[in-house]
Amino acid sequence: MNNTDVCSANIVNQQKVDSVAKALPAEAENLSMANLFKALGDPTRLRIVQALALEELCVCDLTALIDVSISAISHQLRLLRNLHLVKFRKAGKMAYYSLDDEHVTELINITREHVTEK
Amino acid sequence: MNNTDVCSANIVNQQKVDSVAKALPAEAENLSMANLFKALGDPTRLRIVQALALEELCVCDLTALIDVSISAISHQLRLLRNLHLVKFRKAGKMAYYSLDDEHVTELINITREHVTEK
DNA sequence: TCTATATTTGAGCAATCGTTCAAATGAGGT
DNA sequence: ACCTCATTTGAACGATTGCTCAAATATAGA
Repeated sequence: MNNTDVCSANIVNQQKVDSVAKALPAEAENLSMANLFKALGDPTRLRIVQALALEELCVCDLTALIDVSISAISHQLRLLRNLHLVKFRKAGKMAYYSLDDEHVTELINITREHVTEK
Repeated sequence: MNNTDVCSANIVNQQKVDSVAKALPAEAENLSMANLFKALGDPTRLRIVQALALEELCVCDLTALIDVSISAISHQLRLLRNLHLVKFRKAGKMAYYSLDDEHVTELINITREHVTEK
């Protein structure tokens, strides 16, 4: 779609738009940020990340903690691994997962405050 | 799906699981948090919120700032309005939108640092 | 080697998402 | 009343998502 012929140029506040455009992150940065938010934007994944922020846990433990199939948990863990939010170590048959990114803890804590106080 | 018959009980670390379960937010809270993250988890919406965090802007201004159709912007604005992240005032034909939630600014700033430093 | 258990993987499916298009609404100007 | 412009809305679409099921790996123990 083309926007150039919409909203007569004199109506848009060009100066404001320019200054905002300069302050906004570039396309790639915007996308990275959105992807991080998106990763936390699913109840199952959010719960996994919060749990792993507290303790190193195996897939089995996570399944006991979140009411969804083992397979579903495993799929989501792979996704979180690919985003480097989560890491794991193998010990025998088990896979122990833990948080690989301390920043998200801060993010989650702020959001929790934000949601509860409203 | 039923998980009770998976992962023999003695393998799961019941004590860890219990303590984590106690610390995790309740279902409803978890869902609210995920919904907030989800709202910011789309490039278009994230850009809108960031722009409005800087300036009050009309739909037209936003369209100039984000390369997507006016209609798409409007749809996303409605969604953000429903989540009370954004508010607007009408002035003649125009609708001026602005941020309705200062907390998200903090959230976004932290995420931006997080993404750029990595 | 055979069996049991923990986890991973891929295919498939219904549901949700983000967008576009076309039409509707609403306010101003003539 | 009519036309124009900014915005909203609803239907429709292709794409993505999150899940389940069934099968595949991988490791430990008998």
